[in-house]
Amino acid sequence: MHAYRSMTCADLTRENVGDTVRLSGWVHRIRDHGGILFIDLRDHYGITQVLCDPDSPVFAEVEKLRSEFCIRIDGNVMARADDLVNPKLPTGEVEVFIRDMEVLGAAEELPLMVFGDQEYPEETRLRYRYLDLRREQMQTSMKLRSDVVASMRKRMWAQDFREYQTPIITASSPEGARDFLVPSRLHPGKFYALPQAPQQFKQLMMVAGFDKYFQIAPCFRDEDPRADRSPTDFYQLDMEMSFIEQQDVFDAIAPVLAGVFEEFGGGRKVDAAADWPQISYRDSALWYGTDKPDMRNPIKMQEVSEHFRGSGFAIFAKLLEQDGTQIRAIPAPTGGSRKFCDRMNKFAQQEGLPGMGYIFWRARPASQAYSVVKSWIETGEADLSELQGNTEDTQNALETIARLLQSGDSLDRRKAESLNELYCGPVEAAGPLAKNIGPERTEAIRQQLGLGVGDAAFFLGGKPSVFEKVAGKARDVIGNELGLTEKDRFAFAWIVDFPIYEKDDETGEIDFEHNPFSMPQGGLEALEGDPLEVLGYQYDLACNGYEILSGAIRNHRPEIMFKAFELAGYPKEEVIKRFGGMVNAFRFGAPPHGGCAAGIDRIVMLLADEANIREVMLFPMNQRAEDLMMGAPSEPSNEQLRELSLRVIPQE
RNA sequence: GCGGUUGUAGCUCAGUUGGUUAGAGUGCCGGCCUGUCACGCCGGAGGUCGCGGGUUCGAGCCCCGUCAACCGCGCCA
Repeated sequence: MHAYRSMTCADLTRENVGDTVRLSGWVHRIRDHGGILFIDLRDHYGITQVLCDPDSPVFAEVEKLRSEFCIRIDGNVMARADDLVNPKLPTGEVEVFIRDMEVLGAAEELPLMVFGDQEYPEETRLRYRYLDLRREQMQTSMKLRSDVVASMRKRMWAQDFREYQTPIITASSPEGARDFLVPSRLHPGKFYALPQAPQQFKQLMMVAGFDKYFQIAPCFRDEDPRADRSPTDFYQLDMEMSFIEQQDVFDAIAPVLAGVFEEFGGGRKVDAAADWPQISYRDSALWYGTDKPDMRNPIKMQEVSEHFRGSGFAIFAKLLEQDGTQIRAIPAPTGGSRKFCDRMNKFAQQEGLPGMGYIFWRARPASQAYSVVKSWIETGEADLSELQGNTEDTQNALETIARLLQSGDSLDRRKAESLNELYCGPVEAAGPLAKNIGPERTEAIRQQLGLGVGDAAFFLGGKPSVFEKVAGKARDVIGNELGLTEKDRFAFAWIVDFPIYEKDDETGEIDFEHNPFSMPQGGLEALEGDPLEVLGYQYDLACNGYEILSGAIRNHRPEIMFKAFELAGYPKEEVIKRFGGMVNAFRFGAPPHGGCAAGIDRIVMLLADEANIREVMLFPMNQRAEDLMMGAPSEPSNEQLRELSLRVIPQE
């Protein structure tokens, strides 16, 4: 018999009754009844109940076992009586009576229980990651991750892409994040860098004529972490292809990703790749307040500046007198209650804004006025004395209507009708904003946004760059709270036409918005005009509010590249110094090419329905980019430093 | 670097208006238990209430500072 096992803890069925088997695994849970002892034995594949009583020669030893001991047992497979079958266990129809037992690895008292679903602080989980990883949820997530990667490989190969490995110790790459540096022993004072992505190598492979490349590539960036961002390192499905245009890249990668989401989405709806909308960066910012919109949320923001210009709402009216300002509305269908509106206003304040104005529309309390005035307009006669308790506004409106009707003009008659709608009609606008700007403007906003009774709209004003991010967040919150955002769905959108350059608000300097190797739309000519107007063949893919892919058609023409860098303040010499390898290559017949890279960690995170990227990584760093389990980073020995000709300057 | 939230037993958490000896569940140790599968029952150990200072007759609770964790901003394809 095999030294450790004849089968796994998931294999036993009724068929095996009577067999003598050998199992190895961990003590998941012990139930000690004095005379009889039940142990759930767990391995990677499943759980089998093993038991023993004083008839077993090893009863005394088995009694000493504790949770998470790693053991090997020999025993007889026995059927369970019908009333003792455990339907929750795939192996629940049988159990194994222990005849022999060997402790393969004893366990001390645990800092973290594998059994059960108690939550633990992340620090504990990361420090004892090997225990955390024994838990069912983690085993499931890591298997999912492995399967996703395998599927990606399979799908890429099926499209005639080949996987190639590129260097890990290399030169600084152009991504724009901080590099991890690796000191060179052979060249004192010089440093390698870990690649932020295989960007330059994959482009060089296109120059080298490989045509279709992909790689499950580790990327290294010295960034501050977020829930959806790993510090230090993460993995991308990196791909590049030659003789293609933007749409060709989409057509190649979209089916791969859609396929992966279909395969591992657990039945959740996946938008068909052919239907993924292409939205310009500019529109995405306007409509969704972000370049990674959650398309499950139907809310689309709109600009409503004109309705506030010169209006009685002084805050917005004044704001609009400044250059570059606008008022934007977030429609909130079904959000029409003061309670909800106040909650959202509070949310905006928490996000650091002074507040978020709102209007909501409700049914006007039953009043006779509407029908009385209606017949008045139609017949020209009415007994207005019946109408009691009119507000001052309504009273004024009635007087205006009377004047309009006197003229007998058909245009005036229509005006009277709309006044009746505004002041007496079934829809009434509420909220401080509506009062300030008056019913006509309020109604115009309602019409533009297509809202009705029971709906609300929120308003943010100022420079879009200042409020856009909060607006986008508010859109998410509104969509979730009102149940407008569809669950159990993966919704995708291509975000295209990114600007190549951005202006630093403080210094006023022009710099690259994305990676500097993208082809500007309009080529060299476009670079002669206003740099901030230049768009690139640059794109992202958003899924459920996460950016899961980013890419570009590359700039393979040296003269365009030098010009592009020049605009961002990098002279030719600097470009040659930093990216000489690639620039040189482009002098020798570079093909047009482009590609993209998809974030594997984020994709798995979405598939596993986790909000934290560390839940789908085996051994992630903590929020301070430390690995407390391995003790990284650590101080080097003096000897190591001497070899590298380095000296550490103590901080403060 | 900045903001928010949290910090009480190994772990998850409760702790009222500031008031005697700080609790529960779980885990751990000991005892009982031959059909459990979140086994059950009895007993026990386990605490610098993150740390430092202040207010007070009295602080887990109030105030100031500080540290740590997470989430976010800055940063970042």
